[in-house]
Amino acid sequence: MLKSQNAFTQKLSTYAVLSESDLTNLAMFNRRSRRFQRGHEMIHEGQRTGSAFLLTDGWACSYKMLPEGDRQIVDFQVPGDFLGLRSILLQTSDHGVEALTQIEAFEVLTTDILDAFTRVPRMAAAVLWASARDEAMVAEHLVNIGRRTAEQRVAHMLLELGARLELVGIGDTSGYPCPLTQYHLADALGLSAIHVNRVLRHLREEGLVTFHKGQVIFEDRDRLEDVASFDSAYLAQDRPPLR
Amino acid sequence: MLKSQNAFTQKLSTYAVLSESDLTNLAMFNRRSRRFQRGHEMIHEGQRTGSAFLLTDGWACSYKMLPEGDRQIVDFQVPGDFLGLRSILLQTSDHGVEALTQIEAFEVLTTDILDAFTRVPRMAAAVLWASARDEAMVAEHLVNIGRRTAEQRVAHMLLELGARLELVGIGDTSGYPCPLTQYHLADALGLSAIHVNRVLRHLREEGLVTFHKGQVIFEDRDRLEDVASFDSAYLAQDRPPLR
DNA sequence: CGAACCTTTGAGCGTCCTCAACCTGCGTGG
DNA sequence: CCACGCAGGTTGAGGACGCTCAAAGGTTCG
Repeated sequence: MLKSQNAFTQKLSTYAVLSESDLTNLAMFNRRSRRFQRGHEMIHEGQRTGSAFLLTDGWACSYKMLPEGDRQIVDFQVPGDFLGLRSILLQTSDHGVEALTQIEAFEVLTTDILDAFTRVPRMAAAVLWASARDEAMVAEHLVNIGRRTAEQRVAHMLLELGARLELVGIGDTSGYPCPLTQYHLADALGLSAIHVNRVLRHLREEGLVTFHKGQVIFEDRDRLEDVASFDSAYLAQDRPPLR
Repeated sequence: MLKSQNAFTQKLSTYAVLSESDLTNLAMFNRRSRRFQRGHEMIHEGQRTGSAFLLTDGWACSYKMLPEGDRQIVDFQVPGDFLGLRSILLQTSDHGVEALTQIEAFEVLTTDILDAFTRVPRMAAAVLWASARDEAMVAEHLVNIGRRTAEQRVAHMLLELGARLELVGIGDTSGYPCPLTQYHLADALGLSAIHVNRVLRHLREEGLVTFHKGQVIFEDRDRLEDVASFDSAYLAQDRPPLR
């Protein structure tokens, strides 16, 4: 469904009901579908950005680098997620975004988005809501890193990704395809890749979840959620605030 | 200045230029000034919220609780900051907000904010921008906790708060009044209060900064910024994206 | 077939935690 | 007016969690 030509308006529709005239207005957007290769740096940290993206296929991650060369991944983006929304609002991006797989995305120009706020006020609310959800996820990551053990962090992240993918029809309760490496998990969770490896082994030995060959498989989801004290409320995608 | 009756419109003006008619529209808002006592829980986690606040005096913090009773402070709010903006967008708050001092704040009703998006489109952009800045700060906290040592974290937090307060005319380059306890710092930085204490002692002994009796004093700000690899770019409050 | 990337395992160590105790300042009530 | 309680700060001792360094096996892709 997300691959359809109007993925953009469809995405916005999940956040706010758009009228016929809203849609006409949005149709004036300069949008183009773009592809990126795995490893491509789609948005550069510290650089002015002229466009955001709506991911239609593939995975990306947003991250910040430290002077010592360490990396902190702030969030992963999966199909249906916006990408670089914050960058265009702040004008220069405070983070980088890298394609983790081959990617298909709609490019949306900053100028169009800002203009649309005056022409399609409901769209502002929709974008704002998307932005609020992003922030909620980052806040949950903060809790994850700040107050949970390595095992809980890994479990929580695997569950979050599963829940988010399920919302867009990828994977199911038993698992999902996952292109991340243990290094990615480490950079997202504030751990070393080596320790992530040990934790994954332990989770596997406990019969909770396996992370292997690009596939996450939940062996015992209930117990895993228990270990991670996972509550998917912060991912809520329903009940938009505007009619 | 923030204590003036129109602190709300003044705040919005820092994000977008508002016309005369914009201001007339905003004047229709149901706003009222409210006071809260230290320790009061202004917004409850998991509860539907009908209003947000603009802090005009005092400090607050937004946080999330874990089932084990641990707390993760997501951000501190100082005068001039919005409070609960994300809560009203998501309808039910994913975090709690507590008054750390006696507080004065303008209450803004959710319905007014959402209505205003259609009547004053520029306001949507302004709110969105404020929200993006919030998210940028949370992301920086994530980096702080995820990839920096305890000493760097403490140094970074003290510098961030100083920079933010300076933007609203509180304190100066040499220091600022700070009502936080070491427990607050610990909960914000993912550390134990005891370790925060040791780190503060070390920073003091190194002649970098002192944290004592509600006062933060920078003894050697340059070296402190160096230790924390602090770069205030993410706090940028200038250059709003809309004329 | 080699090279790059990813995963796995071991050993040793350091940061930061927990538990425990004591101190200080301050507000409250007997 | 002093006694007490309590919040916040300080210090010590011991231990655990997660890191670094090191090395080797597995996979994938040009």
